[in-house]
This record gives sequence, structure tokens and C-alpha cells, in this order.
Amino acid sequence: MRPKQRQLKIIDMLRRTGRVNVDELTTEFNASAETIRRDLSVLAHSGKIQKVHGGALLPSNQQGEGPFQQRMAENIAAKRIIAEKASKLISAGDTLLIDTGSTTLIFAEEIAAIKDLTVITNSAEIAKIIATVENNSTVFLLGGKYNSDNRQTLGAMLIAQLEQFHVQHTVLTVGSLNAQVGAADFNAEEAIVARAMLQRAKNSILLVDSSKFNSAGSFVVGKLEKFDQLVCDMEPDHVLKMALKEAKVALI
Amino acid sequence: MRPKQRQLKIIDMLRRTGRVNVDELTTEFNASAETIRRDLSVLAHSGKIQKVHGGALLPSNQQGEGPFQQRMAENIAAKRIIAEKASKLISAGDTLLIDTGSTTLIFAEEIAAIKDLTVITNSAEIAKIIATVENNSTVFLLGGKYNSDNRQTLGAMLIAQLEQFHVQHTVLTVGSLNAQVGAADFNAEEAIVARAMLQRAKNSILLVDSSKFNSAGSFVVGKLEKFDQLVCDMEPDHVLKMALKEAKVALI
DNA sequence: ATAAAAACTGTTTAAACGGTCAATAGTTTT
DNA sequence: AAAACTATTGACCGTTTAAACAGTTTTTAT
Repeated sequence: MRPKQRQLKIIDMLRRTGRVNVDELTTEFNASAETIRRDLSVLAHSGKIQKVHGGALLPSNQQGEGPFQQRMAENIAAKRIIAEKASKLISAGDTLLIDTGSTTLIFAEEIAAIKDLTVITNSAEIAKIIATVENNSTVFLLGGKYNSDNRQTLGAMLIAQLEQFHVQHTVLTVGSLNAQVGAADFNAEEAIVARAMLQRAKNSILLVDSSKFNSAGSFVVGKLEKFDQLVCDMEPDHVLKMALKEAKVALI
Repeated sequence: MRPKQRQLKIIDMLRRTGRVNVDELTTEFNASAETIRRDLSVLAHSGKIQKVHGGALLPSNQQGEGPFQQRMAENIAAKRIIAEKASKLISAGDTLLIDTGSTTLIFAEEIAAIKDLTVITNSAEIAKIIATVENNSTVFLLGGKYNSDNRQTLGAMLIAQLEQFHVQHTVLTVGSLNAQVGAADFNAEEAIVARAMLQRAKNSILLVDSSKFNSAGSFVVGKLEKFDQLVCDMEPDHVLKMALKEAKVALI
């Protein structure tokens, strides 16, 4: 394992747990304590972390409640790759609809630096991420029944509000993607919201990591034709790839 | 657990409660009293806290980080008293409208334990507090333009949503209160939202600490007659007291 | 005034740090 | 393909830090 990789992983662990210990990391990476300390020194020097005796913490400016979903999220590396690719599709001044999800959360971090955005979302966490950065962006938080698990709002009120918007991009994540049914979720209410968002945008971007391929959620968000761009971390299999081509979905 | 981390948590606890005790902290962190005292000494030396016998307090002139945190720190003790008194007015099963403010935030913490509430608010922070506790409560988060300073939503969209509700209690805080103009805010948009909330409830509760008496905000929320109950930490002066009696506002 | 609780001080032990250096792995040059 | 070079790693070891223990002093409350 290369130092860069380790250091990225260390940051991800930190974001999840809030602290890391040197000896934890030595067993995690099968490396000596000195190597770990060297990594921590590098990260500390560039301000990414804060070194303390025995390990490291998040720097004090982002200490406290980090993106909570990220803590429980799997596959962070893959999701970050996806989010980074997707962020290239967005330019300064764009208007976006973003739904709730661990991948869209990381996506929000990636685009937070882009200027003059207008972001409309039902995720309190995403709203916070975008609005906290000084970049002249505007955030609309959609109202509705509040769900503490994901810090998102849902329900009929939200659908009504969506009708007041028409935007350039809708950015969605879903629980499953396959050639026959298209994109589908495992939660009915989230699927309804996603479907509504899909209708309010000129361009629709779907973010999925490879673990979602060919599983089958029960609540359909939309067929493949409904989407314009699919961003993922790995090549889908042949069947799905052909189906995407058929549906004129750009693969990124 | 590392010293830095403990110290950060101690400050966090202080900001929430206004005071910490050494023995509380020893059980909290499973550390000896000396260790805690050392932490307190470090924090006191850097001016973050103020040591007293048995524990520590927030320093009298708190140099806060953000405007939000700063206002939270002012008068915490008074605000907690107010919030506790006000929480007695709420029963299980009630439906409430709550606006954004540092006092209502503490109020939300106090009522979080009450069961079967329905809470409607424009504060993402209050929504989180109520929804995180397991108490069978429902939270509606009102949508609108998101303001990162206070983690609240504002704007025309929000007013429209409010019309869909009619509740038992509206709980408000304002920036100023005096006999002539009544309750007023220093921010136009917040005042508009407060005024709209006031119209959607049978009973209206106003929370103000004594520092707000007889100052004058520019944006009127409502005359004294509009309110049913006023909760504060100290007796108002005679003029205001008579005016309240005249306006049939119960003083708590 | 006196007892109890809490704070301070110095000491001890174990763990963690940081610097140097030689060995190894990966990369580039010849 | 071999050689030279660079980056990375792990071990050694004196130094620093953290935390508990014990004894003493101060503060608080009765």
C-alpha cells in the first residue's frame, strides 16, 4: 500500500469516528508505528488533521458533528471517486436538485467549492454543507415530515414545493440499478421524491456505485431512458451496458 | 481518549449546560480527578473557560467562534430557566409551532422528552433535537431559503406552508420586548415568519430573557395583546408589568 | 470552629514521540 | 536488461508526555 492511499483512508476513518489512534492504524495497515506517525505528520502539516498524543483528531474548525451519514457509509473510496467525477459536470452558476443519500452527500462536499450555485435539496445535511462554505451559493431546503435517520424531509408537502422549481440538473442516488426495471429504491417515500425531482430538471444525473448494479429495489424511480448521465466507479456488465446505450444514457 | 478530545468535549458540554463539575467529568470520561483538573487548567489558561471550585463555567465575556455559537453562550443559565418553565406548559400529544432562536433551541431540548408531540419548525437544529429522541414525536421541517448562520429556513415559500397548519401552541422568541410596540425583532425576515406563526395557533407563548426588556427592535412581531403567555427569568419592571396585565398576558 | 470535599504539588510508571540510519521496494536512466 | 537513483519503510534509543498515586493545603459547608 502506498502512502497516499493510507493517508486518504486515514482521513476517511477520521471523518467517520472523529479520532484515530496510532496503534489502531498499525494493525489496520500492517505497518509500523513510525510509518503511521509519518503519515500523520504529513497530513497535519497540510492542515487536514490535527495531531495529538497517541493519534489524531479532526482539525478544530471541522470538529464536532461531521457528516453523520458518512460515518455509517460503506465504500467511501468508490463514492468519493463518483462524486468527484460528477462534480465536473457542474459549472458555476448552475441550479441543482439533489436528493438524500450517502453518495450525494459526498457529492455535495465536492461541489461546495463551486461558486454561485443554487441548490435545492431535502437533506438538512447537504444544505448545511453547501451553505457553510463562503461561495455566494443559495440553498433551498425543502419542507416536509422530518426523518431523523437521514436528516431528510419527505412527504406530500415536499412534492408540492417541488412544482415551484425547474432546474438544470437533478442529481440522484438510488438503491439499485438494472437493465429491466431501471433505477429503483428500497424505500417507497424516497422513491416518490426522487421521481418527482426527476421531472423538474432538464438534465438528470444518476450516481451509483458498482455494488448497486443488478440488485432489485421494489420502488421504481425511473427507467433508464429517464436519465441522461450515469456516473459510477466501475464498468457495468455487458447487459447493463448495452441497455444504457439503447437508452441513450452517457456513461461516465 | 486523548486530552485534546476530552477538552473539546468539555467545552461542548459547557456550551450546552453553562457549567460542568469535576466529578461529573470523571465518571463521564473514566479518568481521575487530577486528569480532569489538568484539562480544566489548560482550558482556563487559554481563556476558553473559567475555573471555579468544583468545576468550571463559561468565561464572562465569551469570545465565540460564530454568531450562532456566540448567542448560544450568552445568558445560558437564564435561558435554561425560561425553557424549563415553558416546558411545563406543554403536555404529551400537543402540537407546536416553534421558531428559530437560542432560547427556543434550549426549549426544544427540554420538551424533547415529552411523548407524542407534533412539532413544526423552521429550524433544522430543533428538528434534529426533537427527532433524535425516541418519543414517538413527529417533526415537520418547513422549507425555504436556507440560512447557514442559524440553520433556519426563511422566505415566502415558508409562509405559504404555514397556512396548512393550525396548532395548539406557538412558541416564539424575539429580540426585544417593550410596553409600547410589543415584541419586535432585529431581522425583517424572521419577524415576518414569527408574525405568520402567531396567526396559526390557539395559544401563543413568548420566551424572553430579561436582557430583552425595553430594547427596541425595528421589525414588529406583534403587540402584547397577541400573546397569551410570557415566560421570563426575572420580573419585568413596573411599566411593562402593568402593560402586560392590561393586555391580559399571563406572566410565568 | 471543624469536618468533608476539593484542589494543588511532586513523584512514578508506562506509553508515545522524533530523529537517525540502514535495508528494501519502486522508478528511472543507461 | 542492468544499474543507478529515489522514496519508503522499520528498528533503535534518548526524550517527552500522559495519567495515576500519595501527601498536603485550601475551600466550602455545617
